[in-house]
Amino acid sequence: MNNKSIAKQFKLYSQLMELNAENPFRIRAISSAAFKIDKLPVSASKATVEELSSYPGIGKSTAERIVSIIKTGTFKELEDLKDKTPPGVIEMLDIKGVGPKKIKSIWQDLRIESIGELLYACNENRLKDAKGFGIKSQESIKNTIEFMLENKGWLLYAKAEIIAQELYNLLDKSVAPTGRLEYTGDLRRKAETLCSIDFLTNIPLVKIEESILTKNIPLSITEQSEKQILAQYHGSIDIKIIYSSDEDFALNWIYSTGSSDHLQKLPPSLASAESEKEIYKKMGLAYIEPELREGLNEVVLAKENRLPTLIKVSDLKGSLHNHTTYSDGVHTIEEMALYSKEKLNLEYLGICDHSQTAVYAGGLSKQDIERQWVEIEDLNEKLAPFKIFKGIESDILADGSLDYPDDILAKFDLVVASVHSGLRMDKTRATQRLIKAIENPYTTILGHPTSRLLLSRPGYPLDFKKIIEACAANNVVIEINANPLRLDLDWRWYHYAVEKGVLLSINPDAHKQEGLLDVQYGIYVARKGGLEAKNCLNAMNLQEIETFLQNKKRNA
DNA sequence: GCCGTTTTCGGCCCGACTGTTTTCAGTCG
Repeated sequence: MNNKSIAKQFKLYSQLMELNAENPFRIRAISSAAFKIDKLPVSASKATVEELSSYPGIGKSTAERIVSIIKTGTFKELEDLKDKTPPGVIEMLDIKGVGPKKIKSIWQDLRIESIGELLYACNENRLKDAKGFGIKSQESIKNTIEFMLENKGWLLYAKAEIIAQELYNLLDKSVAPTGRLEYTGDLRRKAETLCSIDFLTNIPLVKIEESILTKNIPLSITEQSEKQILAQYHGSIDIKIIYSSDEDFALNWIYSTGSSDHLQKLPPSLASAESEKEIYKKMGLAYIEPELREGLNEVVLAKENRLPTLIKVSDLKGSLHNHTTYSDGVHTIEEMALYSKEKLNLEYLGICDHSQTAVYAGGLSKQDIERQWVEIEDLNEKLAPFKIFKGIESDILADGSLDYPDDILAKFDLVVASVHSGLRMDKTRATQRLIKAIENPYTTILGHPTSRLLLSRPGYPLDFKKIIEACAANNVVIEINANPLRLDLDWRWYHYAVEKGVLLSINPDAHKQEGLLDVQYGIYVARKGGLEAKNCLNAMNLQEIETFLQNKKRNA
């Protein structure tokens, strides 16, 4: 049990308390405890009640409940509140833009107890008459619910990968030694979100079925033929296991991997061969990496033998845009730096904590920044030749300006400019706002351009061409935020960025040491977008990136 | 519920934005 999932239980507890009208100060205390647990520098599951309650914001009773969660998965008061609240009402907590107070009114005044009923009430124009609601909130709740329903059954790649590995291990152990079991479909193409986890196998499906039934594998089979098994993992996630004969394995791997657009662009009659590479060769094409098989322009490039040499994790020489305890991170600058240097063999690390407007995230005041700079300089002496860059993730304010006066901005090594508020602007205003930030001479990198959260919140609409062109004109790098929830800028735009000469930077936006590993998800989408190391800012070595940053500052 | 004492009870309290109001409540990052 990790700190995040413990914290989630406390967050739920605080929301349920609010739904059930408990004391507001107690609610605040619990919700703040949830936040603190998430930011604990140690694993709560290994700590005692005494250790836990020594952290500020965590008292004896919270510490005891943490221990109870670790032992039993929950605690009594939480279960009591769950019993008092209809499950459909608890589900409503996932609707963005609606909090416990509004849900309480939906539940108790309108007697609505599920998301389905709530959507119906919006369609019937009934919500707008309730106290505290109007036409606009009715419309936005309706849109949000529809977005949620569309995404139901979809998974983030990072989550799918974990499930796929678990199933792979379980299934693999139970099959004949000559058997093959491979990832295929969206998973093999590293799609950022997917609704089915697909495998290809040459093992007769009756054998697979047998092991599912006898070896306690958490799959329930919903459909089975000689060609495929459809099943559900823990009753909710779709799994497909496709059978192929040995001799057609490579051919079927191509068929089951490629998107329909990719397959349509291949020559009509494919012939079987030993390997995928040979099959592509027979078609007169160079081997196309699975990530690229999306039907953009990869088939043309393969024909002309001009496919990109796709970037890989080992090309990355450093990591920019990371947080520390100065704002909302879990680990200190030194801890982040040592992890980067020793565990990841990186040459440099950019520290970009939140800026002053982001009060909720502990944004840095002028004094904090000065303190941080001193600490970074000391560490740079100690850890040389490893280098820590002094950066900031500056909020882009509503009018497009950055969050500090020029004299402070000028002293950073790099500035990541990102939007964290005012997420509901229309396309024209949102685009203008970003362009103003891009034109700021101190902006080095445009951070998570749309602020989308995959499967949870669409980003604001943008004129991407204009944004990319503005970055080209102002020598601004665009972030590929590697957090599996973001993956923003979307990979479908990398071609255009590269064409315009814009560099991309694969940034983990890490809030703790292990967060630095998220770059692998950034690499996956970078490869989907056809990115090469030469198009990536943090594939530069230390000397190259120092020169780049100095030139950028000189021009400012 | 947590904290910190004027040591066992009283005070805690992000700000911008949105949409609802007609001066504010709820939500979010």
